[in-house]
Amino acid sequence: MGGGECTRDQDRSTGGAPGGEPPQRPRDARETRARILGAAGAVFAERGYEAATVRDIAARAGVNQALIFRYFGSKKALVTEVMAQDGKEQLSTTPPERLFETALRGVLTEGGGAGADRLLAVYLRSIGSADAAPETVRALGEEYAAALASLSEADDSTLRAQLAMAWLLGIGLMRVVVGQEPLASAAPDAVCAHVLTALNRLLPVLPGGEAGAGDAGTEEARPGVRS
Amino acid sequence: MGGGECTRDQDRSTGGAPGGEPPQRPRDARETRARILGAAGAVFAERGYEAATVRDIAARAGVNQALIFRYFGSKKALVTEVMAQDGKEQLSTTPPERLFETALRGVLTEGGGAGADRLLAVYLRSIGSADAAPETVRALGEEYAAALASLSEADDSTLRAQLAMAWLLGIGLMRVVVGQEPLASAAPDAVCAHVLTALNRLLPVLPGGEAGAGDAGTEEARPGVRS
DNA sequence: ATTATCTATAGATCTATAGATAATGC
DNA sequence: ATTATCTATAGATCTATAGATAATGC
Repeated sequence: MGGGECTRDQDRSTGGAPGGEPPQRPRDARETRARILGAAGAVFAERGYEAATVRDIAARAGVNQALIFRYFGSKKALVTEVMAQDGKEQLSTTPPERLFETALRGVLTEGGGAGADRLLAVYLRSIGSADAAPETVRALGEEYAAALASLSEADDSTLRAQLAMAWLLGIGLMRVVVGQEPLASAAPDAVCAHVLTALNRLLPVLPGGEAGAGDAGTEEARPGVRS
Repeated sequence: MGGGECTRDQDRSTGGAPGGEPPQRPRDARETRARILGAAGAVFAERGYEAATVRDIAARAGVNQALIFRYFGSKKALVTEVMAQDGKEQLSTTPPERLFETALRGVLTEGGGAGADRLLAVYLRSIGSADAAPETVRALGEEYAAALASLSEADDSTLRAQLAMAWLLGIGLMRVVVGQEPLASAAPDAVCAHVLTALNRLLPVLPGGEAGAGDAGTEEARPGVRS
């Protein structure tokens, strides 16, 4: 039957100088909840929904595994909250006309691990998992597409917007998840320039649209906006 | 103390007319192996690497679950063989200049479930799984990109080719895995036209490149080659 | 006799829960 | 007294293997 073998749930700082940081934090439900949410975002982004275990998340948050269920109910509810939070943050803080390039640069710079790019990593690594809140994922994607589509007047503007977002996802897939070279370590500006130039025909309203006004230069694309 | 509870591994045709097809096939190692491989491709494509269980695969193949390990050694080896087989098939039967559009149309038409589009479904649904033969996945992707890049003379032709493939993957993701509307049920010709037109600036050698030779019409893109 | 197939189960997870313990607030 | 946290484990998988059984080929 089930073997109880909990060696350690939190490391309690047995590392460098003894007595460095207090391993016993004051009890605070709100902070614990926040710690779990933060750790969950990181672990889900690194490993994807299925491979990330609640024990991993608890260990990174420095809390007991049972607290995850106390505060969130289930693993699925946890990932749903992570994605919804990160998504709403980006959607509310970024104006539609900058949404695409901001998201693209988020994928390209990576590393930082802020809220927004983390969302995409979670999304990408969890997309194959049937349990990973597919409705949340779809709803979020539709909100992004709707924001982008609001910029265009073409009658198939939503389709165009979704195609642009599909490219974003695909680039993230190749770069972050698969790590395919040379794309994985290509200069963000170079990738951004290629993509915005090509998309100029699909969504002329995006920045970078004024690139080749007179001559449709395939080679000369300006290196995008430096963030 | 695992519970042995094998109810039924193969259905043995208890369905319509009694004695329809012989439930007891003649023993044939090669055919059994082939049946497993076919069933594995289908189940991996439907559910992805992690969610697909060897029992599912055995049930669909109509064989005992233990035979999978006898013939392939491990689940990982099985998915590796599925992907490698499907990939080599497409790479060897499709000339480089038709590779992109063929793959794109494969994603867009779906349903058929032939060898090539199945590969992409397996790829997409399994990409988040660390165990799902990441080396095979990467190697296969690099072969595709190399084939595409051989068409271009730009010094960053491989990067351009990978960006094009990234779009392909992203469209597959949105359409096949996420099922986002309106992209999921958009007409293949319309999607194909948008994509090939936009990519005209990135990889001018692709078909559809001659679209807007004089005027760069954003709206009028010819509906691609009908397969 | 050889080899394909099946039975039974080991062994290793993982999510989730019930109930005990210990820190807080009054 | 209340509430945050921890212990222990139920219950449900899943991959993989060892060894038994039954169909083939000589």
